[in-house]
Amino acid sequence: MKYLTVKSRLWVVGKEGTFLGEGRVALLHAINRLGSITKAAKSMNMSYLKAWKLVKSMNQTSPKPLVKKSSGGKDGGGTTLTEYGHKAIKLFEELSDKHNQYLSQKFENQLKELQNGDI
Amino acid sequence: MKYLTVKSRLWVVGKEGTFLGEGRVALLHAINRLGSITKAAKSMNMSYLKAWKLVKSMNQTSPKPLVKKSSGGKDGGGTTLTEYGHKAIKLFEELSDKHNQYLSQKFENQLKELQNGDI
DNA sequence: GAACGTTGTATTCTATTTAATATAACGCTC
DNA sequence: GAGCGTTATATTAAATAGAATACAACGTTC
Repeated sequence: MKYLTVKSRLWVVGKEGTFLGEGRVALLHAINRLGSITKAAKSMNMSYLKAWKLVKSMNQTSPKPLVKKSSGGKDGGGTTLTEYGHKAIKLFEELSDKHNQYLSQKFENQLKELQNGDI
Repeated sequence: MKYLTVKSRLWVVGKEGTFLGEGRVALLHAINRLGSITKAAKSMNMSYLKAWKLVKSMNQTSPKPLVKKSSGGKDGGGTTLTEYGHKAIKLFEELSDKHNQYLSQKFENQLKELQNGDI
């Protein structure tokens, strides 16, 4: 019976702190789907303030803007992903998938020894 | 100029929560070096309570005891690592090293694209 | 120019986490 | 059995993080 597993979190940092991580990418997805930071935050049960700070942080660290924001206008404004934003998401998810594959196949055998007390 | 890097944290979980992580292994090292939870905690600027809870948590999740504790006696007692504790540390650090090597060689090229805005 | 829903920002309140303090129990030494 | 330094545990204080609230600014629509 297997009960020990390896877990890991992966994130990308720039010189001013975290750039992309699992939560940040989830937020970008929600913004893309819903068209505004407000709606995206609600959909994730996150405060607008927190979401807004995350977006600000990402844009400050990013070499190119990830989103395009506007206030005022037709429906009050909104936020959409730039082309670069879409590609950053895609790349992060590729990294993340590869990483998970690596973890599961790499460490399973060694953990077995540990959990059975064989060593 | 390179400024985007990947970071990651790795930890081992059992069915009752975290078993081993970077901080826990550092604590085990300090206990091994200094012979007591009290001294180990001080050396890491950690409260005794926190260190004690970490040790308790590790022992609960571990298939075999990682440490041997005694109170009273010659020097008041102390805590030392079991043979299994030593080996668990070693295994975790092997996992961790391999993992770091993997990260640095695997993701460098892809991050270059991202940070230069090439995509 | 009034209404709308958004972004942007400050402030206050609450909850959670972490640290500090105190005290009992242990068992060897003297 | 008094003294020692440790483990073990409860209680309280402080610090940090997070949520809630409020409101100005924006620019299209009508």
